[in-house]
Amino acid sequence: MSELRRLRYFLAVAEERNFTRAAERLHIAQPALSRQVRELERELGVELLSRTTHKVEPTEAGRMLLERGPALLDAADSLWRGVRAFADGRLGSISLGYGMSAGYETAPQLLLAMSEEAPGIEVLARVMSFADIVNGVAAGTLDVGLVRCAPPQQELVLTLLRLERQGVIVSRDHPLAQGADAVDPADLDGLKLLLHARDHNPGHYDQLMDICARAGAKPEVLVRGLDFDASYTPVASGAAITIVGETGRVGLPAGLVWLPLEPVSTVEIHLITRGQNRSPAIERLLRVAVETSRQQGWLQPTP
Amino acid sequence: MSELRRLRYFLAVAEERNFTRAAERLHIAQPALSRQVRELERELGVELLSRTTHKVEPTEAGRMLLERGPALLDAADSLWRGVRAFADGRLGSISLGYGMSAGYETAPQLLLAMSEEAPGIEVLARVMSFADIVNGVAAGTLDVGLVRCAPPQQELVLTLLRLERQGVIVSRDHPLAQGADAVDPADLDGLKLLLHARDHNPGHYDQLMDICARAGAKPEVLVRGLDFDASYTPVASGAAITIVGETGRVGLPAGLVWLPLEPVSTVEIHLITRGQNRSPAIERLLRVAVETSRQQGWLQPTP
DNA sequence: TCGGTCCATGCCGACACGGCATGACCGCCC
DNA sequence: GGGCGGTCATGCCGTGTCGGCATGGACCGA
Repeated sequence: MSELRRLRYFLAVAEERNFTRAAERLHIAQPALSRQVRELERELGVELLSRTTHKVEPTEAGRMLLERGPALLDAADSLWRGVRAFADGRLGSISLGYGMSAGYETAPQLLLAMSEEAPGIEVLARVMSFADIVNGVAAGTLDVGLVRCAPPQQELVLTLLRLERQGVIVSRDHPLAQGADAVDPADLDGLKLLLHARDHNPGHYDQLMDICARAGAKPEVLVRGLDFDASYTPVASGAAITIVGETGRVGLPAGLVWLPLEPVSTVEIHLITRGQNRSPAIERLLRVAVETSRQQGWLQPTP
Repeated sequence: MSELRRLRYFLAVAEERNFTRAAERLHIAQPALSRQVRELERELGVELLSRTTHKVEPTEAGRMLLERGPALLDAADSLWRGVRAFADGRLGSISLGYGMSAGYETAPQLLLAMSEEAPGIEVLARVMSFADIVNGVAAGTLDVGLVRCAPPQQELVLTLLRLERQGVIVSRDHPLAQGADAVDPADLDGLKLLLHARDHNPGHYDQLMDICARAGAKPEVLVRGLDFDASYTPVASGAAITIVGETGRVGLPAGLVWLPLEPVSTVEIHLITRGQNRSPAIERLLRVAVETSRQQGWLQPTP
């Protein structure tokens, strides 16, 4: 029944043309080998080796097996190795969802690190809404999510990736921008603050409001749409300000400046995954992500 | 250790997505199947199936095995079938040596029959000298020989294929050809008889001489070279005669006639093979040859 | 002719495999 | 909501296969 082992045995004998040497090579005793080859012949109903006491030669059928057998063993080997590659996360496929804003700088760096550290893992990254990410991961249709202020949901595992220092974006002409390198949250009191609707990501909304509240500030919230750049206009005109992470400072339109909040306020960016059914590839991504975070100093928000 | 069986088991479960049904399909009990799949996972160090009590789904590694596994099983199957094909003589390769004269009609008909009856068997047929055929078969460098008057050698197995009626070739002007449909061997007394050197095939030489001797005739032997047609000239000129089988009557040069010996004299044409190490393909050829001989009436020399 | 080499056989212990009975868990239906 | 059916896992046991050791038997070369 154990065809492959017997094939291996036969090949050893056919190559060595000698049972005794082949047995040594296989680390079994010669009688055992002798019997296994006989058994293979019996199963196939074929004489594979023509043996005399001093000469062992493959028959025609034996020669065929000798030619084609190694390919079969190799194919089997390759299959086992392939499976093992999936097992230890060298091979695989992962779907990753990231928010338009949360992932804008973080996701590309993570993907880059993955392509270097685990080139066998295909990461299918898509921009998705916060709700779709959270629901997708929970439902199993998405493997990993990259979000700000992940919800403390039962079955979700959070991996802290980045502490993102928050700051305000204001028009260069705005009073807050006059001669200051930073902004005290307390100074936001009464200002018009442009934020995403709370429904979009309640945790994020609440945390930003909390930063203000702790400083005793009560800004007036204006809801903006999901599209980021197009909604800058109230900010550009000086009528409002907005709070974004430090990754939002690059590529600002002329006339706008990003000023860090002082004292330092941060927002957490997490990778979220399911607790169950995590493939080795996902584990691998988490390890790579944590390492990338460490190397980039993403947990030390003050530059 | 029995990797292929376990692979088969796993594939059944992965396809059915259900251990119980897969077990039925495999004709084993469900617990046995359950354990074998577990064991496969343990050996590979991989979780292949994610099971809950009511759902069985392949993991990523399992899906890979599910995709590539069947090909491996097919490859193994094809290999076993190929070997078996050699075993029962549906596939194979045979080297056959035949004498220039002995095989001139017989060998092509035998090859034709083989290509119809056993198309998977490649017959490598070559014209060889009598000595090379006999020695080659005995030494194992040749599988089958087709010869006249095979030597009664120890390890050679003779398969009588044909009783070839003998006759004389004479010039149309020769006295023997005047008004006779046949020739009595007694009439050969004193004539010049053109034959191959005795060394070439002693059995054949002796048998022809014996035919004459039994009739009380003592012809004068002229030795001719191996090349047949070119040596016809002494016969064509009427200076000599020669004795050949009936297969030599076709394609005679104009001016020559073949007259059968009367009473009937025959020479045996045999297939010669080794007694040992006969591959199934060789056995097959022998069977086909015997059948062809029967169909062609090769053992009834008088038409 | 004798010793060395090599393959085959007999016998035995270990273990892998499969069967049966049963347990644990979950979804479904009354 | 509780019982029931379906599903997979586990425990236990008999059997067959595999490998090891000792030995037999055949052949080759000195």
